[in-house]
Amino acid sequence: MSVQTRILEAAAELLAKSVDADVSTRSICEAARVTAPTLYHYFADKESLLRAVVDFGWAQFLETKRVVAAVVHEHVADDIRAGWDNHVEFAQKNPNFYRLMWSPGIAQNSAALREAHQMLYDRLKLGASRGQLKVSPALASRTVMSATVGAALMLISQPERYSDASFAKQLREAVIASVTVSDAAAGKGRSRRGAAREATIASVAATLSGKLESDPNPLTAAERQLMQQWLTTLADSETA
Amino acid sequence: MSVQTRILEAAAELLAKSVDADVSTRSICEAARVTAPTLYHYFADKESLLRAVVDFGWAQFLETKRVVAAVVHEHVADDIRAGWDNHVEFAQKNPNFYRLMWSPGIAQNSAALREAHQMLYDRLKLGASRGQLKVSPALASRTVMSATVGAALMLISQPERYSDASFAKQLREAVIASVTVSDAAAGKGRSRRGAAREATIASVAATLSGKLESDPNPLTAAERQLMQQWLTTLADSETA
DNA sequence: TTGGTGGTATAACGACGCTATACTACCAGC
DNA sequence: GCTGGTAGTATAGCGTCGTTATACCACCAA
Repeated sequence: MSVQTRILEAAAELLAKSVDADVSTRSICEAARVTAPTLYHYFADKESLLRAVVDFGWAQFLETKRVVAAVVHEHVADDIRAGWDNHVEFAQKNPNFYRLMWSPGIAQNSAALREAHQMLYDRLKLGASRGQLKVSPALASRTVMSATVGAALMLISQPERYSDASFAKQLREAVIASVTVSDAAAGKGRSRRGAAREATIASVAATLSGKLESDPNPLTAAERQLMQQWLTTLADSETA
Repeated sequence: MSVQTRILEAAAELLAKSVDADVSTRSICEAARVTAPTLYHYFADKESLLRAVVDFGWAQFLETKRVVAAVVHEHVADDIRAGWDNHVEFAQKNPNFYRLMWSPGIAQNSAALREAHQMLYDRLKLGASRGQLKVSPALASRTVMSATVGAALMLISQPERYSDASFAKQLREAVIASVTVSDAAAGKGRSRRGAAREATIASVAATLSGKLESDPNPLTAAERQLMQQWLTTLADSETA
């Protein structure tokens, strides 16, 4: 393992463990069994080291997702869902890396962000060529990406308020609905509608649970419970 | 002007001018014509000072918006639009403040964020009581807020790619469409609350009936029938 | 006058990012 | 085998940072 890689991995490990998303160059040197001049021989300064660490972590994550990422879905909406879920999963597994992505100086030049955006854009362009987008790929990618980032950031920055991920699904489907044409309109039949139907039913269930708790309510508690149960059954059947 | 305010304003000014969204306590002390122990007499540490600065800036911004913010629109969608635009405007006018809001340690306890969320939630709750929401205020507020934050962050962190704000409008309207009922559906006479619940249940029934007729279907015919019946009961109870 | 309290100044501590300087290991060409 | 150059490392230290121990001063109550 090269010295450079050792520094990179030491920094990544310390960063992941850090509580305040910050690491000292001294502790990195110590962990990598290297002295300061060596670190600065390989990296211009702390900022570019951290940027390299973030890109390194992102690349590693993508590596584990390569098979998943290579799949091109029949409908671009499912590409968006897959990309969204990957993005959010990375953020939740690497909160410090993710927060760092949005620090001034990092966000401007992060290869990870550029790559994430490029991957999304390419998929959307493909979807557009199939007539599955109702706005330009450029507009759609910015819309999807900004919503993804917002959801991911909320999940990791305000876990106490945003622990329930239902809002993320609500937002994801809202964005998808606003930039893609529906399956029906695209004339694609119903084979690929699973995820969309799941989300729809989930939102129906959420809506109902809210409404059903209000009073006066014409249904008994038992009826409400059974109804919720069936909704869950429906939702589950969609994912199978 | 009290010493505390002087420190706060000096810090705010330096922070606004800073390129990397960071300020040294020394420069703050110098600008406020105060020595270090004085600063630490009023603020526990640098982090709580910065948090106070951010909250101070947010409060000042809200002050200038007080008249605008006090307006309650006829439809909650317009409340969402107004809040969204205010939020994004603040971020663009105070990018360093805004970035700071999402630093670890600040985001957790920022009164500004809590207040922004509370304001949004109150409006949505009001809208819900008028039957203008199709999801719970809690879910809607999280959805709207996360999208707002995502848009604002993109605008200030990636200005070269996200300079055109059309994506922000696209996202804003996508979110509004996903959490509110349209004007047409909401304003059909009757008691406002009743009409809204009726509309909600009607849309639920329509959605479900679509789903329920598709095959394969995990629910039995009897279950489907009972469920439809309950939905009808719910709908009827609204008109009574 | 005394004692306490709130606010300020002097001076410094330890940790930080970073670097000037010099040394070693190694490989090229003679 | 010697020489010169380059890549990589070590020693030691610079200046800055956040923070604080200590002490002084102004003021007010008893």
